[in-house]
Amino acid sequence: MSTNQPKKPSKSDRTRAQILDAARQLFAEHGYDGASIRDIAALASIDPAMVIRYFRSKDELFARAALLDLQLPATQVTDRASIGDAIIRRFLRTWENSPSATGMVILLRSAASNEFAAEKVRDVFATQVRPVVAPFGDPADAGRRAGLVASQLLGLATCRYLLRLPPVVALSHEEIIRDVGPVLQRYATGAD
Amino acid sequence: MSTNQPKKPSKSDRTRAQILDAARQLFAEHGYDGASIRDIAALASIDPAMVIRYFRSKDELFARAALLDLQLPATQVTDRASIGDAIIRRFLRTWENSPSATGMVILLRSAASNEFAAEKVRDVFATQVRPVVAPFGDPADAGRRAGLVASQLLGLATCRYLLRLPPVVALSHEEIIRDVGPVLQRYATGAD
DNA sequence: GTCTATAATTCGATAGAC
DNA sequence: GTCTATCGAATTATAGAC
Repeated sequence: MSTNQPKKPSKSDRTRAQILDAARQLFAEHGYDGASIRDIAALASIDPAMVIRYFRSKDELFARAALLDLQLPATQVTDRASIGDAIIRRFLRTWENSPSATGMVILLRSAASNEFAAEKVRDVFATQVRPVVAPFGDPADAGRRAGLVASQLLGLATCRYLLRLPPVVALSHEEIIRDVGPVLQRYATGAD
Repeated sequence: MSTNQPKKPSKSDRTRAQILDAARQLFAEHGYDGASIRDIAALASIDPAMVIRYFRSKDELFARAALLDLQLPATQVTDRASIGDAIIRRFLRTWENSPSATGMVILLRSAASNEFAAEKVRDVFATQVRPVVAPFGDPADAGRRAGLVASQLLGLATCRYLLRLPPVVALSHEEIIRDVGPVLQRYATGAD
């Protein structure tokens, strides 16, 4: 019991978790530029200097905050007839359950004016939606089909979680599944 | 011919137009926070102090830059069978022809982390898409139908003009009209 | 009208006492 | 580990010379 236990119970590095929580909240609300280290420190009730001490820079803190818990499990590929339904259900589960939801909001909000975040969004959709959509239509068409799926998913996310357009916020899960599912089905399979 | 002609030919207030052009370009590229008055002045090849002299503040400059030429004429309402097609064609005309296109990109990019811009986007879609969509389905459903249309349109704009997702950028006008038009038709009319 | 100079903030990051 | 104090750079905006 001298120095390291395999399972650190909780040292004063609970501070680290507090900083990360505060950062995730403020990055999600105001984006990368809008959230200052001072604001984050104030929300975490610690000194601004500690933020730099625990994380080397604001960039590193942002990367940790945005990428934490963002490793989304792949959509369960069932059969061709229900791929649209499966995608939209997975979307709702990802975006409406923390902590993945917070990470996605952070990324999408910051992507508008931060190239690092924008590149990460492109990467997420290249690794998450394209492989899911690819097997269900003409392989030569995979890019177009995945792009259309992404446009609808990102549009829904933008309206519902970023801009908070009232009629889109008001949609129930059932309505979204019923209305958007068939569209994704059409886009994913390339049916005309 | 002493002071004012009804039609000012062009005084040194061509400077004003230069500032506005530079502001629109940089706001569109980097958003409100990312574009500084110094950068705008440098691009316009004038002194930063002149920017404040011509426009009272950065906020006022942004408002001018973002709202200029944003008064979109209403979509021509033809008949119920072609409303989806009409909306997507109007969308492409608006977003791919300056100067309206620049104004929309400025607004959408800044809306992610600027509440003024976000409110303006909500306002644009409340006055532009809702009235167009409303007459073509159950009036009690107008909010939901307009919200779904907005989600697809904003998603397409986000992927194509902001994030520049390669497969979405690659889509031709014909492909967009063919693929997205029927989806908007379905959303706008509420057909299941 | 255009510019220099600068005020007044705010930012990220560092140094060093305790 | 935590803090005070501060640096250096960037920002918006103003005052005043020419």
